[in-house]
Amino acid sequence: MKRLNAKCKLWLSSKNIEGVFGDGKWRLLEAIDRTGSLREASKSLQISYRKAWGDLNKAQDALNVALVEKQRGGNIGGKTTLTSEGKKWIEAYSKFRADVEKAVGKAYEKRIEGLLK
Amino acid sequence: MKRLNAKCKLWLSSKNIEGVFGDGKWRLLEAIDRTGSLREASKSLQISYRKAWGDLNKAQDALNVALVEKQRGGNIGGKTTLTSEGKKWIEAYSKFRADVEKAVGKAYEKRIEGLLK
DNA sequence: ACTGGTTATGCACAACTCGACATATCGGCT
DNA sequence: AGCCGATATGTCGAGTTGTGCATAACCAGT
Repeated sequence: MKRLNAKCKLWLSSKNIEGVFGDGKWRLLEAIDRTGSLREASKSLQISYRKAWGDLNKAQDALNVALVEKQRGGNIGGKTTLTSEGKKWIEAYSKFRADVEKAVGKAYEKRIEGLLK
Repeated sequence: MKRLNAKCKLWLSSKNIEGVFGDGKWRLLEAIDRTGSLREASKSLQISYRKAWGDLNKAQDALNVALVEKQRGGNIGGKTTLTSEGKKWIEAYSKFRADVEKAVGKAYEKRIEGLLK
């Protein structure tokens, strides 16, 4: 029997909308924080700007929170920066995710590993 | 801010193959145990026989374990029953899943709920 | 004004998944 | 030998999701 590993895709949903927030959007926020730009963030994550833009809006609409402040035009073209709410979400989700990852690892050791002789 | 809930898609992967075992295949095994037939199992889960059959084979191939014993022909056409290994997997995965679900709930309360004023 | 880089947004296209359909095969019973 | 219902498997089409391309709007600086 081969060696396995447990994976877990985590996300939050509201009553009406699936995938309000999850790993992808979390990484996106982090990348925005790091780069100061939605375009640069999408590049660094190797996803299309189109998707990054859509994801960000979806999260904001669904959560009804301003996670970022976007600015068009100007000498540098524009920028996107996190709001304090956005930073809180990164922080909270990061811990949430870490808690779950840890639990998954433990549960795997406890429940599954025994089956793999 | 709206009420959210945390979701978690769990699965096991081997080095080469994604999705070796997960909720879908777990439910499939349970349904097979309950019905004694792959066809009936697929019906009760409202998935196509085609998919059920493919999933089952994929799991067995990837785990390199006989989870079920299939029998073609005969007066009742055929049947599919779990092996003792199959039963062990149901049991183990069920507990694994429950552990993780519980942890997700706790982590959600601890890390996320505070953000939702 | 003009420029350059970014945000904003629609649309057509490719990849992937899954379901529906079509057949073929199998093997106790009658 | 023929039947019947389940397993076995390929194939085509629909729905979903993300990418790529095109284009517009924006605006501090030169």
